[in-house]
Order: sequence, then C-alpha cells, then structure tokens
Amino acid sequence: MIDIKLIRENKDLVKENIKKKFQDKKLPLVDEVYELDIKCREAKGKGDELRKEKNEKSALIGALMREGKKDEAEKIKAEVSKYGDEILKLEKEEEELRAKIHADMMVIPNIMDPSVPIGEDDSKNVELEKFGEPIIPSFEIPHHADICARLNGLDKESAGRTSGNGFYYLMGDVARLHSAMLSYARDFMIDKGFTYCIPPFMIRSDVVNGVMSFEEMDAMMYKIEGEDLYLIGTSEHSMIGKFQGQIIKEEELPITLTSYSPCFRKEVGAHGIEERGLYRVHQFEKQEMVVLCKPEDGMKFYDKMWKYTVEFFRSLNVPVRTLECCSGDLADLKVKSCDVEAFSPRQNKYFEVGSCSILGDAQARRLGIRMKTKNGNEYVTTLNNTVLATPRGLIAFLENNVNEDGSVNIPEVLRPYMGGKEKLVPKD
RNA sequence: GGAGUAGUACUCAAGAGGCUGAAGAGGCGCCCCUGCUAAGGGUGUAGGUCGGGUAACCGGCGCGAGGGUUCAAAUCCCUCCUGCUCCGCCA
Repeated sequence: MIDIKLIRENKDLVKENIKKKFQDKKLPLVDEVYELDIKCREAKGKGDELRKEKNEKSALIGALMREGKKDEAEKIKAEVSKYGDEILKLEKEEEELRAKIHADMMVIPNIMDPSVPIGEDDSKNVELEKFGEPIIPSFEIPHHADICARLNGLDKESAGRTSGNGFYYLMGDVARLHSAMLSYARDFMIDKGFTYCIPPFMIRSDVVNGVMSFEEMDAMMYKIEGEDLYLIGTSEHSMIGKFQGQIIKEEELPITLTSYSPCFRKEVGAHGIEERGLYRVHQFEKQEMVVLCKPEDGMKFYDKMWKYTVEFFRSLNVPVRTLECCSGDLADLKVKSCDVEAFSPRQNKYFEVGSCSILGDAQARRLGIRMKTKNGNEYVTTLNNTVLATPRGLIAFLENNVNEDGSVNIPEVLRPYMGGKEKLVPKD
C-alpha cells in the first residue's frame, strides 16, 4: 500500500508506475482515490466542526452543573441533543468513503525501483548472473522421484491414500537429507548474524488479511474449520505479523531474522498439482530470512540477502542463477524482487528455488509497523528471502549430486548433519 | 476447558461520569558536582493519530479491540482479544 500523499501530490508518478506494470485498467483508480480523498476530508472537516461545537456545549453543561444552575444546563442539554443525527450522518459518510479509498489503495501497486526492467510477464524476466558452471554430465540424470526411489526415500502412493495428491512420505536417508539441508540452512544463517526463530504455524484472519489479498488467501491458505486460524503458507506471514501495530526503537533496527516453518499451500490456480515428484506440493518446509530496517538500508540488505542464498546453494554444489523480476511479473506490494534459480542438469534449465523481495514501506504501512525517530514515527522497510525451501531444494541438490550408479554425494557442509556419511548408496 | 486477576503514552504508574489527553516518575535536552564508573543536584521539554494552516498554531479522534448507556465515559454496561496465577486434560 502506497502513501496516499503520493496520490495527493504526484498522481502522475503513481499512474506512470501502473503503466509500467501493464495494469492500465487500474489507472482510473488513481483519479477515483484523488476525488474520494477530497470528499472524505470535507466530510471529516464538517464533522470535526460539529463535534467541536457539541463538545464545547457539553463542557458548558458540566460547568453550569457545578455552579448549581440546573435550569440553564437543561436548556443547553436540549440543544446538544440535536447534533446527534447530523454528526452520525457525516460519520457514516466519512466511513464509507474511507472504505472505498482503502479498497482502491490496496489494489494500487507499490512504486517500483527504477532499476526494475520493464516487461509484460515472466517471459521478460532478466537473467542477472550465473554462479557455478551448469554442467550436464555424460550420463542421463534421472527424475528426482527416481533418484529418491532407488534410495527407498519416497512414497507418494501411501501419502495419496492418507492425505491425497500433493503430499509425500520422505523415508530413510532422503528424509534425513531433507532435514540435514534445513539444519544446515538454519546454521548458515545464524552464522550470518541472523536470529533464529520458530514462529506460530497458524495465524488469525486479521494477520492473513494484512499480508495478502482475499484472492491470494483463497488460492493459498488452508483454513482450520471452526476456528479463526489458517495454516501459514510461509513463515514470512507469522514473522511479519509479529510486528503488526508495533513501534520499534530506531536503535533496534535492523532486525534480521531467520525463521523455520512448515508451509502449507493449496496451490489452486495457475499450475495446480499435476507434476510428478516433489516439485509442487501442498506441504513443504522452509528456512526464511525476514529483515526490518531503516528505509535507507533497504537496498543494501536486498543485495546481501539474495547473495546469501546463492552462497548457500553453491556450498551444496548446485549451480544457480539470479533472475530479476520484470515490472509486469512483480507482485503489487514489491519494490523489486529477484528469484534464485537452481540448475537442473536433467532438464538443462534453471528452476526457481528462492525469491528475494524488498517491499519498501508498503507492507509496513499496511500492517502499521513503524520506527520511532527524532522526527516522529516512520514506516520501516521490510524484506524477505528464501534460504531454502524443500523438498524443492532437495530436488536441486539431488540432481546435481547424483552419480551414474544412483549414489548421491554428500558435500562436506552437510556431513555433520548426516552422521558423517559421504555418500548415499542405493541398496539394489 | 474451568476459576480468579489485569490491560492507561517509549517504559512504569495515578486515576473510579464533567475541572484528565491523561498527575507522578523513568526516559530525553541542557547545566552543575564527583578522579573513572555507579550515583547525585538543578533546569527544560515532549508525548499517539487524522485533518486544516507557509508557519506559530487550531481542531477531531484516541486509555487492549468493538459495540452500548449519557448532553458528557479511561471511569458505568455488553461482547471479544491478550497477559499472569491456580485447577483440569494432554504431547
């Protein structure tokens, strides 16, 4: 959500930004908000005026009562009663206008960073940089489901029976590898100075509404029946919710957190759950970074954060690249974002394993997260990034560390979490 | 799940229908004293949010949230949320 002052003072900037995102149908909203805002302030002004008069007269009654002049007080009482209806009407009008403005403002996209490339959809995203040689070995890399199968590590059939499509049992060494990667990701971020946290895995609807639109919620979130609770789709939601309505001391910033959580997603819409294996599933686990900082430090953290993810995957022998999200593909709340993609030697292409975003003050404004400064309270800048989301991260790992005989090399960094094993070997 | 108890500004805290947007204190600013630190003395200052105004300033709302009673609510009533203590149940 952008600052409404931007619309009051610089409509063109807001419209230009909308055009760059190829959302021209939203252009009329800017003028609409502009007009509604004027009306709303008028209604408020009138209401304030009446409330003032009413308050003054009420105070007068108090004074008269104290002096014992009951008759005069009664006279004024009768006068004051008349204000009620008019004030109520204006309040209602103001409230309605506010609701409309808010609804529009939720849809008007955040102002992007000037560096964001212009493009209509994800096909126009821009590769920034490759890290590590994308090597395709001489032998054919099996599908990750087959790599897991040879290690007796995956059972989707049983999961289908217990929970349905999009669920899985990881078994034995593969399950352990999955946990090892997460533990390593956790320690990796702790070593970078981030504070490790385990958040609630369910959140209330008011928090959900603060972090996503109704459509997004409907497409992603699982609701607990009979309770005002939703399973989180990412720990970002509970981590940002933690600060909802808070005023943070300036000297406490930046707050750099790394949170672990399971994530639950319905995945209705665009892709659905059609693919074989573990690429798109209803339940996964994630080590996340969440940063709250002063506006001027935002970009510095953005660059640091995606680099951590690159470093993490490189230490697991996975080639990656960064892909900058173009204007049309950039979510409305974001100022800038890039994906970290891992190389798939099986498909000879890169696939998304993480996403780094800077949201400017838009998320903080929506949730009321501010910092106390000498000049008053200011909204903070928020950022988030994936360290590791897995089993998707596991797929990247397996494809890049599997050998022709079906064994899987364990890189040194993971061995402490794998009981010292250097290699997983198929039993067959 | 049951019972009790509380929720006031950055923090602690007074307050029990009009004179309270909130005493007092910490904090914060400046000055003095003390070898350093800890502490002490003096003095000043603000308070959240929305709107109007170039500004000084003016006004509305605001005492966990939302309703209600009243001319008037931090104060009375209702609902909800959260913290703490005890009991029950359970990994």
